[in-house]
Amino acid sequence: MASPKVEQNRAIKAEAIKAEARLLLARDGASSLSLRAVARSMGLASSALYRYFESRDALLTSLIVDAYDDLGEACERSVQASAAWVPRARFAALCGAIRNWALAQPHAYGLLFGTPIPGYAAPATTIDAATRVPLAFAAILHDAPLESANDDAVPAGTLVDAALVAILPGQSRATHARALCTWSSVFGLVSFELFGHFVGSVADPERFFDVAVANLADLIGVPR
Amino acid sequence: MASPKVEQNRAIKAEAIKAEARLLLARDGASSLSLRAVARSMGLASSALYRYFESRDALLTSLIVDAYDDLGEACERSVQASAAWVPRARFAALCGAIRNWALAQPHAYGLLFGTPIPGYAAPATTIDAATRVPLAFAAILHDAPLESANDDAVPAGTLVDAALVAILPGQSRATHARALCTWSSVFGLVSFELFGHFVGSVADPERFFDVAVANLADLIGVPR
DNA sequence: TGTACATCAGTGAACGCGCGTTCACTGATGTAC
DNA sequence: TGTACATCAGTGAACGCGCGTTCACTGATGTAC
Repeated sequence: MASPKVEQNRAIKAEAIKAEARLLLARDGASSLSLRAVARSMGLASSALYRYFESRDALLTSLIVDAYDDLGEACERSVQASAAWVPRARFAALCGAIRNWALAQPHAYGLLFGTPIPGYAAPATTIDAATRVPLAFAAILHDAPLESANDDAVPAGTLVDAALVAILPGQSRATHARALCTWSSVFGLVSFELFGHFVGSVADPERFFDVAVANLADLIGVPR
Repeated sequence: MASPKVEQNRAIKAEAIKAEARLLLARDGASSLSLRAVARSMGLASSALYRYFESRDALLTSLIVDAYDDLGEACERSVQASAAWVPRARFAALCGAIRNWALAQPHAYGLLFGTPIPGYAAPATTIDAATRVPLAFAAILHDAPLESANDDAVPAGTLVDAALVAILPGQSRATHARALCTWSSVFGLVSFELFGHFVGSVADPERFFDVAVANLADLIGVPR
């Protein structure tokens, strides 16, 4: 029966721990993030953290949720800031927001979109936070008069229609498929840049990204 | 002054070690791959491996090179097997070959295209092996009459033109940019499927992949 | 074909490290009267 | 406002583990005569 004040202190302290963990994550990456390292860098005994997090996995999960939320917020800010723009510019801005977020915290990006951590299974808790990015995309596409796509090319049963209708209502199955393809392509671009696969072929990553995003806008049929 | 016979034995043993390491990689993933684990599973003392690999990183590097080569070979086989097909079908086959390879050995895929291993820098040795995949793409696109793209959209200095001309000669800057975008998009699709980001929205990953690949063929302008 | 010897392959103990987690504990903090 | 006490936050030692790497060593193997 924890009292309100105690609960509040706990929450504040847990936040401080997460903040420290985020710092270490940003500096050293996810795989070398340990409870002991966090405790050490806060001047605490490692056992003290167990008062706030059940295990290392619990801390990791909360970092993942935070990262998804942070990225989601960045996306939502971009969507709101571009409310008056033409769809193509909004799309480019959103993609740029994702790229900027990734460049600013590459290790957090890797935590979300890189190799899954072995032995760690993301619990359902993360889903809500993870959905904010696709929802931001949907918000832009929702009002844009997308070029029509041929539904025949997408057999029934390919997609989870209910989920996609909820996110991107009023669009055909083919458009849903294109949206998914485009969505993953944006992360393909960012991952390749961040993980070094464009070294030797792209000279100016930012400009290239802009060009590539324009290509992807064509792909999903955002009007010029 | 190692004698030929000794050298040969060394090479055979080194191969056996790599084979065992590949097995462990496939089973447990890259981050839990240790020299000790490999030695243990071969019934050797861990110190014995140092006769064949200078360090853990050296073993890892050779696994990476092998994985790139393996994927590269799979791609080249696809390119050769589809020699008589129309470009669109060849493109789809190549993408499918990449996806199949990734599904068959997800941990190796993660090693190549997932989060870079912290503290590990891939040496230049890996570059040749890594180039085989883009070269396979180029082999298909080389003969295909790609729809022309507008060069004005790609400012000079965006790409490393020399490298791209070497891989995909006779094509415009805009096509080079499109090719890079498409290339990374294919891996974006595969990564999203493998790393679980399509869970909840894609019901039949294989069929979806085919649809998405058709979209990407449009993107780079492979004629229908 | 047989023997002597240099080189090789592999051993096993050891070093020092960091990790997650548990546990009995000591002060400090907040609460109830 | 003061005191008694329950709950709390944090300690530090310990357990058992796995890791990369080194080193002096012992048999086995291949070679040269």
